[in-house]
Amino acid sequence: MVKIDKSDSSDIDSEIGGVVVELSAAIVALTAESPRALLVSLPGTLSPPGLPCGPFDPLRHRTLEEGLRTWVDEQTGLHMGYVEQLYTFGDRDRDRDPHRLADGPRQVSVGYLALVRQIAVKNPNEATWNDWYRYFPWEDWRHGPPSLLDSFIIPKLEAWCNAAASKASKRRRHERADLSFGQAGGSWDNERVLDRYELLFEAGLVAEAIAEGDGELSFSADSLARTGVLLTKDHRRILATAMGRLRGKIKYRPIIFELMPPTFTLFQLQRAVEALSGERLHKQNFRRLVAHEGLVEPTGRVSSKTGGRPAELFRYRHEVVHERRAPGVRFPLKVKKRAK
Amino acid sequence: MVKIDKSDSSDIDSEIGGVVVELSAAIVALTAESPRALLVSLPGTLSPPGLPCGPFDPLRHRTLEEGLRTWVDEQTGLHMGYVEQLYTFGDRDRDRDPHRLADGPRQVSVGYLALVRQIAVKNPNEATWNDWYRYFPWEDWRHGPPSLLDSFIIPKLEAWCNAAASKASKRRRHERADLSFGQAGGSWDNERVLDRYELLFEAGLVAEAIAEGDGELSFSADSLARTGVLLTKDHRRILATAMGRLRGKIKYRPIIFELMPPTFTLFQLQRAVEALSGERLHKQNFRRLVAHEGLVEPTGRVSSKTGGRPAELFRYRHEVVHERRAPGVRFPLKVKKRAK
DNA sequence: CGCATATATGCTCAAAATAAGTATAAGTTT
DNA sequence: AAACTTATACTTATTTTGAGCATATATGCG
Repeated sequence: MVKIDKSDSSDIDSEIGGVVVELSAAIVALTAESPRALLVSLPGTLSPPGLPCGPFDPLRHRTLEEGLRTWVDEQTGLHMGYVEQLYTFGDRDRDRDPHRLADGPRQVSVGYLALVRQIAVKNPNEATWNDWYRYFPWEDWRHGPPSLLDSFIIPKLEAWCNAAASKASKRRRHERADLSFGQAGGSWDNERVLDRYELLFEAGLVAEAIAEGDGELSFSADSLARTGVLLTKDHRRILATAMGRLRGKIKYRPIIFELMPPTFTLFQLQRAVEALSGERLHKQNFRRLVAHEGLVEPTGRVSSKTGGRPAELFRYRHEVVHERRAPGVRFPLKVKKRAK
Repeated sequence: MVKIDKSDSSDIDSEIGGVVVELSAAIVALTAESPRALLVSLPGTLSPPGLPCGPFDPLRHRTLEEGLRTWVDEQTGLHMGYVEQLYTFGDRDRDRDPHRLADGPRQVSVGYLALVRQIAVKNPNEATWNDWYRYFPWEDWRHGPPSLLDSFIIPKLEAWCNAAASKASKRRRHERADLSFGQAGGSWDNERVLDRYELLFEAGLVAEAIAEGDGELSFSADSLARTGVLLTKDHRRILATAMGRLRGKIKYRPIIFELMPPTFTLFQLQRAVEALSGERLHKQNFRRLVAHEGLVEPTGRVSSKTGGRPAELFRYRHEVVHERRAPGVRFPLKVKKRAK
């Protein structure tokens, strides 16, 4: 067990259990059609891959973010541009890597979101870029409502709601499920990624539930493979937090441009927003919102890679930050699509 | 060097410095005209008052939030309703209580925002409610732009910008100051409470700078008293984070009702929003936005405490959470006011 | 009582923003 | 050249806002 060092601050130390602060980064980049997260595998272990991470060491790291950057650099050789803190998790039993021994100091896990443009990584730990919808297949609505919802998630969730012990608990479960998954009149809110993941976790519908050894295990590993790929420890939870935050934040801060090349066409920008938000947007109105509000400016050059009429290339206007209240990419109405 | 764990994490322990995870709560309630934060003083010390707080103990606390609730209950006897995590700070030298010895394990500080209705507290630690604008006098624009800005903050900040060593650093300082304080054409964004506080901290314009013993100390304690009252450790920073979060969140989540009595008039609700946001709003339009969007419903009863025509009493409609996308209190145009 | 004064609430009206689509431009493919 | 692709301009109805005026219903005072 880690003991907290005794030097001073007295009587607390002798009684408090050990804590390790783990720093993890959900590093996101965009390729043409999909948002990707950078994952590393520890060579020679059975553990599933996970986010780049490492313990905070107060002796070496002046700030939490500095510690994170050190670990990421060491594991991937990547220099992160934009970094923002997400959330700090400390739940008992949510910090375990089941392929390791089950004790040791308690982990408090601080998750970060980082955005990068380039994709090249040095590869000491077999870092790879993975479409984030591999881990959250129910979050991609770009081709209509994912069939996984109707064929698996909604019915199983319904069953879980009804399996609650008390009347009151049953009602609470239904309420949460309706809110998160937009059933019962409510509509799908693409920012509630974490709510949905947590609900699936509690209902034993994601593979992490097996690792936890929850009492209510009623699904096979095969069956759980339908709800996406497992990550180590609580890393899928952190990635869910990152997705939700990013989906929310592009609407009022111009952070999407951290992911774009220096120049781009308006349609490329639209595809990027759609990839992150998981929804299709109305093309003409998107262009009106983005162009007429001064978020970008034309460069005069055109790109003829598009296969039709060449599109004008735009660049981000850094000045908007000073001009507008909430300089994000406003979403025009979503375009409706028939089910996939 | 710390190496990534080899299978059972035991070897980390011997090399990593000690960390204490400190949990602190910015507990907010509303009285008629002002938002108040609950502060406690340690009896028999010279330390300034601070937020209710205590170390996270993994042996006793199942989750971080549970640990927080335990400490708050112990120190104030208060039961917190709504609780949300804010941010985790871990900067070296921002965690010190200058009235205690200066070493000991590094503190990582997890801040929370809590909202409560009632005001009564048991008082083992002399808990008191304090108008949060005592600590951030420049944030209250309800009576026009605070004169403190023109008479002190802006000029001193300007001087600090110009005192930067390099040309580039000077430009960066100006840019930050303009953005945070809405100078140079930009407008005041009431959510950037933390940005502004951090800038004042760096510029040595708040009393914490003395405690830190920063190199650039150029102001007397008297002079610094103008920029508000000191709190212990990094608690003013956490309170600033809480203010910013709350100001932002009331716009898209109905959390303001966590602070309201069960029934209230629309004008009381408006005063509450104004108290939190620090701005005056247009009365008729406020009522239209709130009433016509189903956030509240009339009770049929009226209140004649108002001194004019009696106002109808409303109650919050819990159902809106299911109906609307972003069920917060929309702000109508701010009402302009001449300077105080 | 009647009037000044206060607050509450209903209503209007113009301006701006939005959803949804039609029309046209300018390339590539066959 | 015809068919197809994608880009971009423009139209229209509708909704949402900013701003203010008018009316309702209380209180206090001479």
